[in-house]
Amino acid sequence: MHYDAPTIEKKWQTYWESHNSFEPSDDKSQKKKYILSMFPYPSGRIHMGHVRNYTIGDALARYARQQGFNVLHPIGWDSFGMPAENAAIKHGLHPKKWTYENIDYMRKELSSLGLSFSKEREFATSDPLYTKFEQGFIIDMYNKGLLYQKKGMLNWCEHDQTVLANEQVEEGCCWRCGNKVVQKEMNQYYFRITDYAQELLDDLAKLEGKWPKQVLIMQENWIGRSQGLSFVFKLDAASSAKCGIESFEVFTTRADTIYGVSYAALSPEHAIVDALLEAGHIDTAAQARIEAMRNMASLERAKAPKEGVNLGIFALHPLTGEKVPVWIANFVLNEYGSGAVMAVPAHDTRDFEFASLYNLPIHHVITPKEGALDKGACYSDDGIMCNSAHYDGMPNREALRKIIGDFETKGLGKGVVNFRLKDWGVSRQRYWGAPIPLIKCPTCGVVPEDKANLPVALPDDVVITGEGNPLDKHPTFKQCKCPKCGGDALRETDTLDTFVQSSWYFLRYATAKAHQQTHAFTPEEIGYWMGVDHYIGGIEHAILHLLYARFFTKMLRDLGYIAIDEPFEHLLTQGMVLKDGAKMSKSKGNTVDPDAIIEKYGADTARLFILFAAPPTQELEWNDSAVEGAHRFIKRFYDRASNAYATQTLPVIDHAKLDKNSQNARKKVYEALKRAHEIYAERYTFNTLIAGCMEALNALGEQSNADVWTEGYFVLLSILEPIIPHTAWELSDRLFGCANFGAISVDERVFVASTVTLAVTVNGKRRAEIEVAADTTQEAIIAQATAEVAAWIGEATIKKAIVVPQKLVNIVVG
RNA sequence: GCCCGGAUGGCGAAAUCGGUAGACGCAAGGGACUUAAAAUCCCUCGGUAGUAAUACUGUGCCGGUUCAAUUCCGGCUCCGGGCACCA
Repeated sequence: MHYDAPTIEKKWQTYWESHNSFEPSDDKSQKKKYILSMFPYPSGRIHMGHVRNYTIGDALARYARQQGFNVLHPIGWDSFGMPAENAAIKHGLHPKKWTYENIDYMRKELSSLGLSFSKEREFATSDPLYTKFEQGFIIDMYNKGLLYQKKGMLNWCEHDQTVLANEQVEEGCCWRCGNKVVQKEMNQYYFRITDYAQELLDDLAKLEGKWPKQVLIMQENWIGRSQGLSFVFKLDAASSAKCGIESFEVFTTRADTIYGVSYAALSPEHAIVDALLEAGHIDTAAQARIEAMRNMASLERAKAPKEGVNLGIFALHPLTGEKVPVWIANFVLNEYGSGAVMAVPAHDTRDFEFASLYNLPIHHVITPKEGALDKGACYSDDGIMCNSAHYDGMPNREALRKIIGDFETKGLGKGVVNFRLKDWGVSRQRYWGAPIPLIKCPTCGVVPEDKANLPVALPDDVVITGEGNPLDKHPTFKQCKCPKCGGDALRETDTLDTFVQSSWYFLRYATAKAHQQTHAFTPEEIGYWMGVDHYIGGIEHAILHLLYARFFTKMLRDLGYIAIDEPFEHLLTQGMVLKDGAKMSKSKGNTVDPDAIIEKYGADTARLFILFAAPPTQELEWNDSAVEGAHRFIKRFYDRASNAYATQTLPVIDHAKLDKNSQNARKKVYEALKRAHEIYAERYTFNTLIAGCMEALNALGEQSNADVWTEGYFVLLSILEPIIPHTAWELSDRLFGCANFGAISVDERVFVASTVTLAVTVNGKRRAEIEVAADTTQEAIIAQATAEVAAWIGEATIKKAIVVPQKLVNIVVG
């Protein structure tokens, strides 16, 4: 039989489409699975990363259907964002037109992969309806104090009068005009995610074993809870006279090293620095260096070498009263803690590096439990206290608790919990996003828009140039009436970060057509479909998107919309698709176009290759000739189907009466089925499942029993349907009327063997192999193994023998 | 810089709980079929030595634990992801 991929694939895609084969049932008494691949940004064309993401999700969805679940497997579009505006700047296209044309094109591309999506729930996040519900949440958040305004630092291009994303800053310069980018302080809106820091941290425990461990660790570190001491450094009289400030606060997790403080370090943005600058106590050279530090973006600053400025002022050590110099250090972050630290170079690597650079004193106050202290190095491990007054001799962990307690008793400071997590800045000074539904009224202040007026829609008549803020420049968008007093007011022109839309789209999918116009979602539908049973996406989303989505879920719960704590039950993080060892990208010119592959070989080949080439979590190296190999397997598999006969039921086979090759073939077939159940339960290593199917097909080819062939196809087609659905439906329809698409149980009898082959090793080196009856005693096995490897034992004495059942015998000689 | 991963033949990989390293596939070489080619089928295939049987060696590097280490521990090297306005 000739394998005609285009005809077969077209046929079944049409069939699935016309039969609405993948719409979930409204019957909420059925057991459900919600399978979701992260939705795409409509960039224009799909890439191999998408093919991988959606093929994995589709395989899980199709398997779940075979197991009898009511499956929700939706798709949508993360359609707000910068690329649409970039296209507008570059090609003069309207972001809306560009975006929706891309969606139409990409929808066609995705459907050519034979993905089993529910169509009814598809939406784009730039749809006004979606914006309407989102703005409703934002108003609730504002009313609850979860959305607030404060000043923040932004990349600013003076020439284009615009805020730049980190991505738009190229080597410190504006991507469009090349002008030097500066840090500008602006008023912005923030979500109070830090209110949820503790819960976001605590609930990671609920995800253990269900999310990849490294993602949980990354989130834990990102939230960065630390317990420590907050205390105040008083400036000495001369210093406070200089700047007009009497003291500053510091936070430390290492209060045990308090006697080792040899200087204090402030962030370049610290208020004391401002005061000294203003009072003219900083010379011009130092001013320039401070300016440079301040204008460096945070990531750039983190990579920069350590640098400081001696401020020429002194703080008083809270316990000893000793004068310590106060410096600016570029590694002290203004957003973390209080923007100032006590520096203990003897026991902190960064402080040590800084002190070495500027010849600042180093006082050791902890000594290792064993061995001598190296005075020329930094010792950051635990040890015993020394040079620390009455704390000397204590283990440092104990001293840490004691010192915090003593600070509290004396009223010098207090034990506090600090988080690294910052509030989520959501303001964007851009056009193609959801407008923040707030109004600035000259008499009433900031007032939320009336919910009845939602959505606050984007005007179509804008010209995107890359200069300034399009909504701010728009002639009428801003003009509005205050919902409270009815007077003239101005609309907020900032739009929301696109991470906001991707923080609740998975909830929106739960809403069936009947409720879509009237509700963001309903409690019944959320209750039935959430959480997402399997969420599949790139590892690059391990922190931001997943943390924001977790936060938004908890926040909507507290607003009374839903009753769940965590959105994603199981998470599968896929690796990137590479070509020639590098990430596929247009600039490198190493892309492979999925459309071209589908046209040449068919969707099933593309799907098979992408699942076979590597386990999902690993990076995947694209290889053209391996794609040919995948195609050959499908052709071979399709061709050999002529060995099976048509039937509606699994053939009944008397295993004992079969010859060895037929028995082996059955064993391989059921091994593959067993493996399928295992990998869908937790491992998702489709590559080994496909290898198992290949082995089974090879083994079937070694024998000629028609019943065994038929049984083999009945089982293998069921296993392969999630992977190569078009081919599987074509053959299953012809042979079995698709009766094999369901849960098939493993025939364990094929695994029963009368003999076992054991490897024999001498001191761990494999020397021989023996075959023994399955019920042979350990003593007899050792005797036989010893005899078999007598040549390697020679004159040596046998010290012991270890038998690993079903595997090997190790003879230890001395 | 900080946090998190990864490294196994010529290549993608497998080895699920510490137990025979390299399953499965690709590439390559040889052969069958064919007038020929394509397609298909069969065989070989980590390295070194050897006609071979076989021996030694081998999972990024250095060291450790163990009867036994790709797997566990300590120390490195290189590559990748994230670092809050790319999504």
